[in-house]
Amino acid sequence: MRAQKLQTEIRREQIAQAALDLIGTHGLQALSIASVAERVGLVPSGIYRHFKSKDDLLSATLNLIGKRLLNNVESVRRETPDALERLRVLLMREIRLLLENQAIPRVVFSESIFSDSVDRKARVRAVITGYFQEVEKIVQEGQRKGRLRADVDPLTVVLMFKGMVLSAMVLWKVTGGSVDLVRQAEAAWELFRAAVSKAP
Amino acid sequence: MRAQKLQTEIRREQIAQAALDLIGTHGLQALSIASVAERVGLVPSGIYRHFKSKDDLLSATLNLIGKRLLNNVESVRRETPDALERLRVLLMREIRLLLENQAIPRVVFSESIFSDSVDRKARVRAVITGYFQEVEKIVQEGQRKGRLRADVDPLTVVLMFKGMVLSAMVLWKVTGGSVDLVRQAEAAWELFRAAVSKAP
DNA sequence: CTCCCATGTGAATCGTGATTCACAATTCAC
DNA sequence: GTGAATTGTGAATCACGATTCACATGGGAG
Repeated sequence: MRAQKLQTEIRREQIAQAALDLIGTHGLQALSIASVAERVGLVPSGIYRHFKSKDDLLSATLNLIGKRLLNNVESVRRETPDALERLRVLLMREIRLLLENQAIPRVVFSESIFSDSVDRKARVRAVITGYFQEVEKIVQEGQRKGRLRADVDPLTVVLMFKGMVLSAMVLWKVTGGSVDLVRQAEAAWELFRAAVSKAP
Repeated sequence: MRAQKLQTEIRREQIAQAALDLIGTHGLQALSIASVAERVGLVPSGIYRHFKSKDDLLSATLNLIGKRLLNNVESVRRETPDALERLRVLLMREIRLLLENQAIPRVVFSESIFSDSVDRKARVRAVITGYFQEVEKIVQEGQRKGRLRADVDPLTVVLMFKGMVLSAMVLWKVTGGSVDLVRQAEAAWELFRAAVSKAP
């Protein structure tokens, strides 16, 4: 059975998405050109019509991730002007994003994707630091407007914030998904809020 | 040049340690039987005198990690009876442990080691949950003795605690080590303490 | 309608890394 | 000191996965 012919732009997106899905379900190790090809209904060599190499494909996948993360922050920023509320919504949305795309933590933590090409290593950094900085901006604004404690380094607040998400993910992975992440996040949020919000 | 003949118990430990080091410096992906062999001064096939397979070796490495993590908690527990102080010391010691053994986060987060054999997957879980539970015990004791807020789920406190370490590690990796982790940890600790300690 | 180019296919190549095996050297019990 | 067991070696073997290539085909421009 021959696969339908598609324009390379469409195929590229389709293939990158397939890779993302596969990483999410089976992990980065298990990601082979063959598996990706099968998922989009192509033959392995067909992938090379659209990507120069596996490395190239991974870069595209990484871009996809970066786009989604930043989308998240941006939309939260649009939804509410209040820093505390922004963070709360962001937390919940992030938990959801990571649950749906388990590939994200895998890629971010994977040292394979991290150490392979110098180029991609730099891009991983760019994606993550970019994301950190966006959150940091929210914190800074909140401090300026007197909504958050101003006597702490914004970066520290960001770390604490990301920490909630990260450790929740670890717990999730380790328990095989038998924790109610949303509930945990809500509980953690209360602690976080107590720590960083401006005492009235 | 022929390698000195050593008893298999000694070799096993030596080899597992070499693997741990290599994972720390070059990542799990780069870990080959050949590289481990070279590091201990053996020839690749020599490894198989002491381990049934690469998988077997990874399991041993994992055990090493588990032992070190638990050691950490235990010694902290012996050093001071105060929950808050225990957590503070544990935080600092953990940062140091992870800095020295970068292999630990790599192994813990790696889905390769995670998804390969069912057996090892279970052991990873055991190691991590075991560790979580130890910290959780400390928190519970602190709550009982009125040192920590008792109106929060201990697990939530643990997650927050681990979160500090995790996100600090991410920052560290991403910035290529150009942050003062200890200083960040201290700052984060202040926030954490504010959130969880019992209001007088 | 037809030609050309982009896209898809299947077979072959190629390197890598784990694993095995027959043989060598070393150690230890006796 | 000698022999068996243990440990180390080097040369295969083996599987797997990425990549290439010559060929097939479909779809759109003219």
